[in-house]
Amino acid sequence: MQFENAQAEKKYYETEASEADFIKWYKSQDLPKYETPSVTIDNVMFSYNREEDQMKMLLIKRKAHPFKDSWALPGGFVNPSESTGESCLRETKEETGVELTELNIEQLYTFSTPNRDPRGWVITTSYLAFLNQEALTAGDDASDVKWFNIQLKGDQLCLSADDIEIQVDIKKEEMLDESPERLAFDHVKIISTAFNRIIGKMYYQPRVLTVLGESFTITEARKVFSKFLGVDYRTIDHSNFKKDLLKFVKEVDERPTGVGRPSKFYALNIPYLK
Amino acid sequence: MQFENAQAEKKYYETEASEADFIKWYKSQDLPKYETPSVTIDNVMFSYNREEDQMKMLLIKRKAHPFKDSWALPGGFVNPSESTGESCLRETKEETGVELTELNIEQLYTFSTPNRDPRGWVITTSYLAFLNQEALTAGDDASDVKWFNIQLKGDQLCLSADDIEIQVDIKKEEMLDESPERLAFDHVKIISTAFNRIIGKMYYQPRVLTVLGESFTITEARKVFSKFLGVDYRTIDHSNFKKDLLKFVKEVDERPTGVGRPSKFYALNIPYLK
DNA sequence: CGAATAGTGTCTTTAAGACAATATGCC
DNA sequence: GGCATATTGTCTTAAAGACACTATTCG
Repeated sequence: MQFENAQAEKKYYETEASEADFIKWYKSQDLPKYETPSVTIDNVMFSYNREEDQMKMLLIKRKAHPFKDSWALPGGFVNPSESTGESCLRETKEETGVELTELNIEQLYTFSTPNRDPRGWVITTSYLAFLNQEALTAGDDASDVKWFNIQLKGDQLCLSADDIEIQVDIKKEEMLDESPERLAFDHVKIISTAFNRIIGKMYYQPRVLTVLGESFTITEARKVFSKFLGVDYRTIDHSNFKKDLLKFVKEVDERPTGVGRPSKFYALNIPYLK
Repeated sequence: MQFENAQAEKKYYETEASEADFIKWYKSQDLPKYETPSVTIDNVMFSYNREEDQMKMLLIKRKAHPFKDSWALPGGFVNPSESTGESCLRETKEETGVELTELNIEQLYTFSTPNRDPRGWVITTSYLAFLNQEALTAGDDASDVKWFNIQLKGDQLCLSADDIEIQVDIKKEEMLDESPERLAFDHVKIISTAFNRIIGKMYYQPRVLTVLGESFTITEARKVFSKFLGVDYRTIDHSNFKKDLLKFVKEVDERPTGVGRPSKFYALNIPYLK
């Protein structure tokens, strides 16, 4: 990282000033600034509804230009006092009321193509966020907030809510032309990247399972995995799946009732998510 | 992504203006701006010297405050007309004279902890860059540019050049106290992240092999891998290693002379690096 | 030919996957 | 008991790893 402000700095460092003195001096200067971009975060937020056995992703309908009436990922500006990760946690709280920790989120990728926002220079760092509940505060008046059911068939992702359908090819990173709904900005790319990341990492760092909250059964984990593999969960062999998963979880005692043999409960081993 | 500038925008979108009209109007406004950070890229650049059988990483000695006399990763400001990836390629060219492509680089992580730069708000997106030659233009007068030999023993990374030694624990992401040299900013974290990423991905996306240029032998690939595994390359079984590697490479005809049976040459299959 | 190095083949061990058998709780 | 569901165990198949053998070139 270089941050040479040419003349002024150079003159200064040639004196044998201390670091502290330098900073004090530096901040007192009103140095000519480089042009700087707006920096935002975009959240690819997931939740899982046990009753419906549905994996869901949050999108917001834009009521303002640009991309008026298109669907967009929730997000917002990064504040000078916070890291992008903290920004992601704050936005999630504001948007859904859910308080997450660093274990529930993962930095995805930073998108910075010039003109990705028609209004000007905006760089965004995207995050995966896994909520342990399908919670939602009322959308503000500028937006229409919806949890979309996700369904994968091969490389094709279908997002649906009520009568709305959005279809994406997550390898080509583009929408299928059929769907009348649009995605704003480069959010097709972000969403595609998100799914590819989750699919690629779930067998060695299954952070996606934090959608199941504190504890869960093997079968629930199978169901979550099946959503990203695009298969029925029963095609994932319980016995073999458990062998794999045991590397990442520990048994916790908790045995609720229900039909059939009660299942054991497991919790994720924190160290594997770091 | 939200970019609500409150009143002004709201008033406008309520009219039924087109998107193009909106942008024209928007740019004509001199809207109050949020505070924006400087955005930089930092490069973790690697090269491999066949003669010495040495993997190398580039560091620059800072001659100015802050972190005067510490070693830092090469990098620089992102321009409004370029993505961070393009910025990385440009900086690499400026710093070393080597012209890379997107296949040689990989976005690593975006670091944004407040106060990571004592001068103010600076966010950096870090990149891995694999040069196919140990090239270097003369360092400018503000810097002392050196290729450090890298050596791993377990989690301990040792960077050495001439009589200089820098030791890092790449799991704890901190320097060992012994070494008198310092690393600037949060570059210990960036470097640690870089090694962990390379190690984690080399068996399923061995982009690191682009340090070997257009074509290479199995043994050369073993040598490169061994540097990141912290072992002698002869402990990596040639036969088994080849079985793995064949998934990612194709044979090219080229057979130079030398002692021993001449080895076949291979080139990376581009699709695996995308 | 012998040393050096690369390539190929085989055997063993381990992990992955398919499938069957057993266990538990509710009705 | 019968059904539903979960757990456990076994057998088969495929991948990973260790190791031995063959091939090619140079001096």
